[in-house]
Amino acid sequence: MTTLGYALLGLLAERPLSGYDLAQQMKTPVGFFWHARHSQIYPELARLEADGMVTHAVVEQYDRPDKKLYTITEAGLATLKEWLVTPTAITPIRDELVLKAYNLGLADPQQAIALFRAEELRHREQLANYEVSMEWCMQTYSSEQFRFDSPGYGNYLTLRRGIGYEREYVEWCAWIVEQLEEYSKS
Amino acid sequence: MTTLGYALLGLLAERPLSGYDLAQQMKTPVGFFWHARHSQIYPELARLEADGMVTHAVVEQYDRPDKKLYTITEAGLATLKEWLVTPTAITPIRDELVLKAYNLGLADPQQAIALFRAEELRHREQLANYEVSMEWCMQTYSSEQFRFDSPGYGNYLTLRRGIGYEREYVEWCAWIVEQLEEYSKS
DNA sequence: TTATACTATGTCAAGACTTACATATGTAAT
DNA sequence: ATTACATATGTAAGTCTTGACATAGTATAA
Repeated sequence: MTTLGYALLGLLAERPLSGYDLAQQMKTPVGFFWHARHSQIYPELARLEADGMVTHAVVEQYDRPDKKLYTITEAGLATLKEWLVTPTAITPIRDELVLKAYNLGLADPQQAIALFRAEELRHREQLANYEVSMEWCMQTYSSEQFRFDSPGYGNYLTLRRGIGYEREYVEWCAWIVEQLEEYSKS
Repeated sequence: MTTLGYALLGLLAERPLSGYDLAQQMKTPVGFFWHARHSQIYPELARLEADGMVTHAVVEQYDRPDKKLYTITEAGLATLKEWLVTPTAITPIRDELVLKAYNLGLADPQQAIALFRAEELRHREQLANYEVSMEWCMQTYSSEQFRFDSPGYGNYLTLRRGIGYEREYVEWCAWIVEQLEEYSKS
């Protein structure tokens, strides 16, 4: 089982989805922490089915092309639950911008400022997106009791992480821009 | 040019290093944001040399095996500087733990608590490491003026990012544990 | 009717990355 | 002596991932 396999099982644990649906999910908060293209998803679904983790049924549609709806099996759910509480191997971070920051002394200050201002803006926008989603998430569940076993709670936990991550990222970019401005003045 | 290529050029821009040295650097703050094994580094150095980005000289050593010292060329430095201020393609994040959080409602609360407590501890330790490095970094440069063109400033910028990242990560884990505890009490 | 876009499913080649294999020198401890 | 460890440099097999190629049904608007 690959991590992508678990990611797909996790999404299918909520409700049956097609490969196309799963690819769309990659644009939502979940996907922001584990992205995959459809070219990786379709083969992975085939593998999951071969391993008995999911089954599929062809659904005929009249307003659009037919699709294969994938459903998680008992075995798939058991495998997912087991993985869920297994100690995670450290996932190494890869961030090209930090790499650029490392050698920023070699760059032209004005260009460096432009770069980090642009990055700050990008992450500010992503942060705003998350905050809107979070708002929407809270309103949906404001009346009922909203707990770990509620559907959509996973999104809430994920969003909280995304917001924290982006908030910190924005601050870091702004901090670098500040220093670059001071440096280029002197 | 791959990102790893730029990462190696970035390290070589400070001083000549061997492939082994570069692999060791991957354990320092820089490496935390772009890791690579020696099996990837050696071929990449060969590629960089073929592209005229670096040259190497064999250095004989009597207390240990001989080594190849790689030095960045003018062309390499120019390429690095150009890359430095080029808009970065978003680097997608991959974090298995966030994926697990997404489906945490399916897990046994006690096991989930244990998992996130362990993760919190791990990131708390990483945070402490960074803070020690930062302390060391600040002391080294406390007397002189410490600016973008100072050697070691890149480490400072990188460390600041690492500290922010880990601090936020620890908070997120603690927040999840808190909620899990409340949930399992009820 | 033509173009554009969205839905839907796949394959393939190339590159990135990991794990394991492979070799060799020198130091320090048992 | 032998073992273990750090230094030092590589290769090879296999997996993960991306980007491009490929096909096809339906809807909407110009």
